[in-house]
This record gives sequence, structure tokens and C-alpha cells, in this order.
Amino acid sequence: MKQKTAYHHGDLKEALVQASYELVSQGGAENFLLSEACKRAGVSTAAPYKHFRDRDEILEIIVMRAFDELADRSMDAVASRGTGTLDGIVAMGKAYVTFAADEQRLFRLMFGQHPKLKQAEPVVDDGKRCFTQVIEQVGLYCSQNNVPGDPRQIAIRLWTFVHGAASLLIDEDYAVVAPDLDVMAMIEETTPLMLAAPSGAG
Amino acid sequence: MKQKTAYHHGDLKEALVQASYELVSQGGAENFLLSEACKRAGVSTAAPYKHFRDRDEILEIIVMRAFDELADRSMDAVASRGTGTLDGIVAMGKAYVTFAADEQRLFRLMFGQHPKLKQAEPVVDDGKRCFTQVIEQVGLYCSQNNVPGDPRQIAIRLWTFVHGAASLLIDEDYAVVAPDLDVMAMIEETTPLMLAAPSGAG
DNA sequence: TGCTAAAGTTAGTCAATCTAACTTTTCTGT
DNA sequence: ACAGAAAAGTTAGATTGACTAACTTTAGCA
Repeated sequence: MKQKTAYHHGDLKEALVQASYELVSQGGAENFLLSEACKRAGVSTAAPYKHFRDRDEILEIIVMRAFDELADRSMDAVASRGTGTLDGIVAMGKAYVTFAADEQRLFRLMFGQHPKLKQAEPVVDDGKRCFTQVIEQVGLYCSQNNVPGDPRQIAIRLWTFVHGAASLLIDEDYAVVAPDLDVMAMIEETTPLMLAAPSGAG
Repeated sequence: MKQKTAYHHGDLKEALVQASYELVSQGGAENFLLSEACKRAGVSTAAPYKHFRDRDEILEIIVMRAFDELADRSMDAVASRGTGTLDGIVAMGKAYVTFAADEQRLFRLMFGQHPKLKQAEPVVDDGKRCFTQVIEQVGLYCSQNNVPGDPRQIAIRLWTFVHGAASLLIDEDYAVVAPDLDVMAMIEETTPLMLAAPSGAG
């Protein structure tokens, strides 16, 4: 860590990432202005290019931090309800939706289509790590409860359902046709159905 | 319809919408340049403002046309498999995913978060009309097969699952953790489970 | 036919990202 | 300790694309 002086910032890189994280979290990646992050960090708009390739590199870093946050929340959810239990798996699903609701803008950036972003290997790895948690928990549940299905298949189904719920919720598509929907109750009800389901799809 | 001359286009409004539809369909709304649509229609970049409020008004029109396309595909799917049948409902789900895959960019524009776009009433109405089809079919199925649940609740669950599948598929999130997944088979398997499920949430 | 409104045009403003060329500070090796 | 290189800033300007203002051409109608 460098010294802080009038001219040199000290740790501009981190300051820019933090300012950008906040801005994206609040206003979304589409509306994120790098120049605004510069203003907050108190530097010129040319300064970031000493630390980042371009605007997209900052977004990559933000996505990775957001995946870390999601992974943490998932782990906490499981930990508080019990490893390999139905309750724990339901809690993970709810944590996913809660994260999406709390961090709508980040969630969209993480799972939306941003080709350059997604090809970045560290981003892919972080995403995998998140999903691996789900497979593990489902695997434990299946073996402990003599469920015959392939945990991987079941995990994909659960993820699909929960991701759909998160997406429709934050994009306000439920609001149009089902404003009174209780999403958490729906997840609680639907999860056991999917855990019991036989697998077969390729 | 006006006459076509060297100076006046004839029906510039429609020409711009069509060019824009193609451009958005191919490159996505984020990358859509109004100036490119102007080039294709052979007019200056100032011309559109005689016909549209701004760039967003063109996007609104595009979304409505895309909903029409989706509604048509849904109806065709049901019609070919039988009204109120399990087969018909599965076909609707597959049609939804197929549409998303065929028209990824449009699908994202339709269901993503674009506050100005979504508040536009004609857009909301078109979306409702699409979902109403699903409720109708599920309602018919339930009454014909003595399924006790609330068709509306069940329809929401089906939509949630199918929408999650479509989103994860086109955003290439499945590709990262389950590149071998057969999405259509998954839908075929999962739909009956959800149709049989008791309702209670929301 | 001649007025008015519709539908174009050109020229120019305004942001925002990114680059080029320059300046200030920090680090390193002897 | 200090000279020179490298790191980390700066200002100024290129570029790009949406949108506006003021003007011009064409169409429709009494």
C-alpha cells in the first residue's frame, strides 16, 4: 500500500472499484458513468486508465465481488438451517432471491448477457463455485434421504426455478400479472416437489 | 400511405421500425444505434424525430411486436397439440424457450429492466395478454382433469420455471455449469410435476 | 395557385469514454 | 544520498452518437 499525498491518491484502484461498486449497485451497469466514480475518488477522468484496461474491467471486478457476496449469503443460509437438509436447501433458494431483490442491479449484471464480461475466466470460476455449493447440498440431502435422482440434475432444476423467480420478481414482471404473489412461500412449497422428482434429462 | 418521392420517403416511420427491429434482434438493444437504422432507411439522423419522441419510443414499438410474435407462437403450440391438454401446456413452455433462444436479444428487451419501457401501457397490456393464455390453458386442464389447485397459482409456477430456463439458457449460464443439459427434456419432465402440485402461496 | 403543414435537411451542442503528451512523485541501485 | 526509471497523476483533444434548432422541400387542399 502506497503513501497518500496531495498528488498521488494512495490506493486509487481500490477507491475506484468501491465507488463503482456502489454506483452500479444503485444505478445499474447501463447507467454507470466512470466519470462519476472519478469524481467521487477525486481524480481526473483519465486517471483510471493507469489501473484498468477500460470501463469493462471495472465491471468484471464488481461481478466477482458480487458473486462472493452471493456465495457468502448461501453458505450462511445453509449453515443456519443445517447441512444437507430440506430446510437448508430452501434457505439457499430464498437467499438467492433475497440477494437478487436486495442487489437487483448487481444481479442483472452477474447473470445478464455481457459477452466480454462472462468470458473472463475469473468470473466464470466464481460462478461455478456458487453453483457447486448447491450441488453439494442436494447431493447430501439425496444420500441422507435415499432420493434416487442425480443431484446435479435436481440442482439444475432448483436453480432454474429460483432464478426464474428472482428474475421475474426484480424485473417487475410478476407485478404486472400477479402483484399479490408471495415468492418466498412459492419457493418453500415448490422445492420439496423438485427434490423428490426423478431425473432423466440429459 | 403517402407517395414516395426522392425527398419524401413514403413511410419512413414503418421503415425505421423495421430496420430497428432487425438491428435490435441481431445486436441487442444496448448496441442498437438509431443512426444505423437511419442509414438503412436512407435518411439523415435527424429524420426520426419527426416520427418518434426519442430512441426509446422505437424500442417500445419493437417490444410490442415481439410480444405479438411470442403470443402467436404460444397459440400455435397449443393449437397443434390440443387445448387444455398436458401436451399443449408443455408445448407452450417449449415455445417460450424456443422463442427466447431464437430471439435472445428481443427476449431480453421484453423481460429485462427498462423502467420507461415497461411503464408504457400498451406494453403492459401486451404482456398481460400473453400470460392470460397460459392461465386459460391451465384452467382448462385443471377442470378437465379434476386438479384441485388454483390455475393462476399453477400458471405462475410454470411461467417461473420456464422463464428461468429461458434466461439461464440464453445468458449462457447453463453453459458454465451444465453444458450438456437438454432443456426441452427438462421442461417436459417438470411440467407434469407442477400441474399436479397443490397450491397455497400468495 | 398559393398557403400551410408535414417531412425532410444541415449544422451544431452536449456528454462520456478513451488516447496522447506532459508533469509530479516514488522507488531502486550504487 | 541521489540520479534515473517507473508509476501515477494531469490537461487537452479525438471520437461518437443522441438530440435540437433553423431552414428547405414537398404534398394536400380551399
